[in-house]
Amino acid sequence: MTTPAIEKDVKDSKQPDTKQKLLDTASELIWKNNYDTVGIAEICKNAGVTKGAFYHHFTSKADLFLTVCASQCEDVTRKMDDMLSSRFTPLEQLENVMAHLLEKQCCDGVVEIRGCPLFTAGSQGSCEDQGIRDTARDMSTLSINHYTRLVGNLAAGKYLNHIPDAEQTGRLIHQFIEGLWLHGRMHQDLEQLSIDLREGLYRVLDVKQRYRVSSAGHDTPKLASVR
Amino acid sequence: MTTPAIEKDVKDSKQPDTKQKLLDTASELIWKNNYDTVGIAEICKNAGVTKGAFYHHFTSKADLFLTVCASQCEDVTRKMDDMLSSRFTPLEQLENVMAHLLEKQCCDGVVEIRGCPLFTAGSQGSCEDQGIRDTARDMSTLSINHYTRLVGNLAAGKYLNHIPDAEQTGRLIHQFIEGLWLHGRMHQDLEQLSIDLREGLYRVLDVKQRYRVSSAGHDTPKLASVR
DNA sequence: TTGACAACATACCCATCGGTACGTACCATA
DNA sequence: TATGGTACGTACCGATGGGTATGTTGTCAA
Repeated sequence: MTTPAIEKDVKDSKQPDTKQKLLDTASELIWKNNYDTVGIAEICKNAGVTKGAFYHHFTSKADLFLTVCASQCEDVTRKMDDMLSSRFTPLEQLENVMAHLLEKQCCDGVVEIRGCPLFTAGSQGSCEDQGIRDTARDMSTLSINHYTRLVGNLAAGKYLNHIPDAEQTGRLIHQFIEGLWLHGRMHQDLEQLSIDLREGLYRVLDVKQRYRVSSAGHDTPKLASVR
Repeated sequence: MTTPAIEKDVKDSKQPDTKQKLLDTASELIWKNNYDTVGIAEICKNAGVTKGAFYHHFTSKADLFLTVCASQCEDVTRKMDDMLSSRFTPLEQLENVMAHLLEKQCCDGVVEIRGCPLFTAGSQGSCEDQGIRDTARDMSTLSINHYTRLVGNLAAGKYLNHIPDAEQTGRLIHQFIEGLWLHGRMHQDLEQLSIDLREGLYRVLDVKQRYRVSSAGHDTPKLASVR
């Protein structure tokens, strides 16, 4: 384990450079738009590479998308595991999720509501490719599972008025958030998005009144710092 | 004003025939998919006309879409005015809306969850064309206005636990329904869609418990017949 | 009868799409 | 030094997109 360390460094800095850049760029672009509208040429141009490089690393556009999705799933699951860990109270977990959802909506200082950070894949439902649609469905299911966990934690902590069907509630949350982001992307009003997110979640979850926090004022309540 | 009556009949039966067929077909196709994915050739083929006919009646694809949207807006507004009229109690109005939302999701006997009957335009947000996006935004605003009216009626009738911000609540309903339909289109489970719709609306609206109806059993509760 | 115009149909244009063929620079190993 | 594989770059392909140019037909007023 003396030279391999260096060899690995060389590998990390050379081989995955282009591929990773393509993945990042694709993720960014597909996030803001969707699978259909984003073209390979556009991805390559933004990544600063050519088509030859692209098709050296990926067999097709679908291959790229699936790779991006897999990576996204890992990231989100890791992030969620962290945010929903027992280190936090269920209420803090809820705040974590809200903060994370709003976190990445400003880039370069300017407000720009892009895709939902936790699986924007729903917008890909219109795609013709069956494989893409299947993956999008799987991602939405995964997303719902995460939300379901949060619901379970909140219910166990007696933060909710009624004992909910956790899975259904998780589904409702997922649906609401997807619709919220769809709306947010159209109207580009981060403050309203923030307020609606909090209010909507409170209502769908039916959080007890005394645990609710007014949304006025603190747009991105960084109650707990997750990193 | 003697012959004009006949002349108008002739006009109605001849002139708008092709144009109307194009509008109907486009509405149907865009409903199931979206502005970007549906092509003019596809629309023409399904309508049984040629491109020449298309560009005789419409100046561009965007022109067609805008015309379809205008027509949709009129239809929905008329329908909503009917469903939310004082002939019905607010609770019946809510049932009307739910029933209408679910009504058109089965065609030819087979279940097929398509676009949201009340403005599926949200899915068009990814489009590049500024005019299209503006129209989609206007439609979502109109949709929210309708829901806001419903919220106001329910609040006035003391059916809700808390006096809500009607406009915000209308917005939350719109967002939830859009997300619900996005999810429904992916999973094609009408029964779950129906259950989630009812439960979600109850929660977002915060309907008093005694006015809630179990969703088990009656999928499309035709409480009031609107026609 | 004739001109004019609406209502189409046919053929075509060009840009873009995802994808491929092929050439090349670079490196490691034999 | 020769060889082979990796990692690209360049040029191109067929299909499809929205859109256009031009021909044809029917109708109706003059």
